[in-house]
Amino acid sequence: MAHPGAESIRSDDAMKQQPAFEPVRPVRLYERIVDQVETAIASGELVPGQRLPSERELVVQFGTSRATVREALRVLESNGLVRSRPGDPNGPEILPFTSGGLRKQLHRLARTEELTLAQLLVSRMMLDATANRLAAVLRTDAELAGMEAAIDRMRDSVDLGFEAFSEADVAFHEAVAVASGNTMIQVSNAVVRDTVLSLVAGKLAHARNSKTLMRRSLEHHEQVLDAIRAGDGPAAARASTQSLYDYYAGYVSAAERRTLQALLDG
Amino acid sequence: MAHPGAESIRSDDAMKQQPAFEPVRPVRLYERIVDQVETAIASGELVPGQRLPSERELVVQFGTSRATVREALRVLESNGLVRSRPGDPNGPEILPFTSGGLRKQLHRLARTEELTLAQLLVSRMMLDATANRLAAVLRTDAELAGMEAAIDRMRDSVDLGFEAFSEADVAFHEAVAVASGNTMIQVSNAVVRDTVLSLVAGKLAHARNSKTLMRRSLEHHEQVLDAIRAGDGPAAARASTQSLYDYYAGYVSAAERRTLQALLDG
DNA sequence: TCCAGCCACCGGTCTGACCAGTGGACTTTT
DNA sequence: AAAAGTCCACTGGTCAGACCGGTGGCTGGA
Repeated sequence: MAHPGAESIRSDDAMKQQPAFEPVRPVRLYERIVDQVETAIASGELVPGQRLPSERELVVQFGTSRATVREALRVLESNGLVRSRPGDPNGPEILPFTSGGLRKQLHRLARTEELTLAQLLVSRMMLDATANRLAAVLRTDAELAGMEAAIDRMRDSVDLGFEAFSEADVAFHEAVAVASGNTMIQVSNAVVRDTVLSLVAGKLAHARNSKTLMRRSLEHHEQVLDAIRAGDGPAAARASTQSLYDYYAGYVSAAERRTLQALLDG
Repeated sequence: MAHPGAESIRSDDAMKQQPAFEPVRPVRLYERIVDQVETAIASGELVPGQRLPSERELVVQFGTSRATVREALRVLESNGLVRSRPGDPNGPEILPFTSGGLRKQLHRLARTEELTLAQLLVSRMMLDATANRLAAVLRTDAELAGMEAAIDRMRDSVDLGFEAFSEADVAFHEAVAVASGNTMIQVSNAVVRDTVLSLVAGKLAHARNSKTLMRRSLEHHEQVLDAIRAGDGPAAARASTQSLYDYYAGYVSAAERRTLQALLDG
């Protein structure tokens, strides 16, 4: 069984009485620096746009060597908290929060775990359905116009080839995700979509009947858009789920297809 | 509008013809090392449990100084990909995937209001609904028994206090997530659940009517289990969504509550 | 065969150095 | 006085070499 992320803490054998000791990990110096800076940022003591002292100044403040300070900065940088630029006399910059880190980790999850295409499709259907459901209720007029524009581009792209069509398709789904107002859904959906596309890359483009596929997909998307325009969340969700199923179901086994079908009905 | 993670690539002003230049960021040496190792891990060339050469050996292979190699290792380490232990003659170890990084990023976003409780609840309702829907169809008898055991523990815990109840509650949801057969949903759900709990920590436990809450939650969970046992996915999804709504809706604003309600109907 | 001790090697940290680039201060020009 | 150009202190990126405490495979003795 592979259940990552499900760490069990208590050992279930005989624990006498008092102990409950925790394993102690050696704490490296650079980790303490990272902790201090992270805490300062989390508490608002350091605010995006603000600058950290220069590395050499930090060396003095933390009382370590520059190598140690730099290791800490590299970690903070890779976590998207700060950015260093060579030559900048103002020192490293505190960055505003972005979902970039989330995206990176999700991407790793999607790549590292043995995620089958079917599993990814389930995720995609789930995310898209929810995004549509929310977008139908929450979308602004501007966002609706953006979706309409994307669909227009899809319509124009049917004769331009799969590449352009797919791009407009992605733009539509992205617009819906944004309109859902949910960062988690938006980021997850983007990651999963990317991964799915990379898995079926080529297959769709070289399908014999690709123009037919595109036309049918376009119809489905128009249904979705209509439902969103009408504010009918459940209908939008239903249509989008059906659309994804029709588009991709051919690429999974019969058994997996049955799993996908479980998500279809209302 | 705050939609981080939605980077626009094309500038929409007059681009003459050919260019389409991309901004070039200076690539530090340590980043290239990180890339190489990440790629090797992603491609399966490096497998969890396997060891990296020692730092001094990497210095030779990459043709850089030890400081540079170490910065790369610190980044990889902070991303949960490898672990170095001083004195270990086998070198840094390639780690199996964990959800720790995901959890960290989610917590960070939640702390900075980039991800509100309402948004997390939407995600949770979505994930749980889908997990239940799938579990109703895919669950094995053993998995069903596990769910029943968890519910029994919940029932026994009503009088034992919130802590124990919550633990059994988590166990039930985890069992459902496992039964869904979808790693993505399982991990995401665990992480989101964890974050939600940390946000409402204490509030639930100290609620005046906590025993009433627990009893109602128990009823909801029994409904969910019944639906799963009956193989009725949609009903299980509906019941679980309603359960989460009832449990948490009191902690979000009226406007946000309306968003959550959009997920309730069939 | 098994155990204790050794020692080569590991990672963590430090010191000190060099380089190309940045951007504010300063000077010159308009 | 404002704008343009120049300069240079200081920055981050990288390197070389060193020391330390600790680890674990190897080896020799019981």
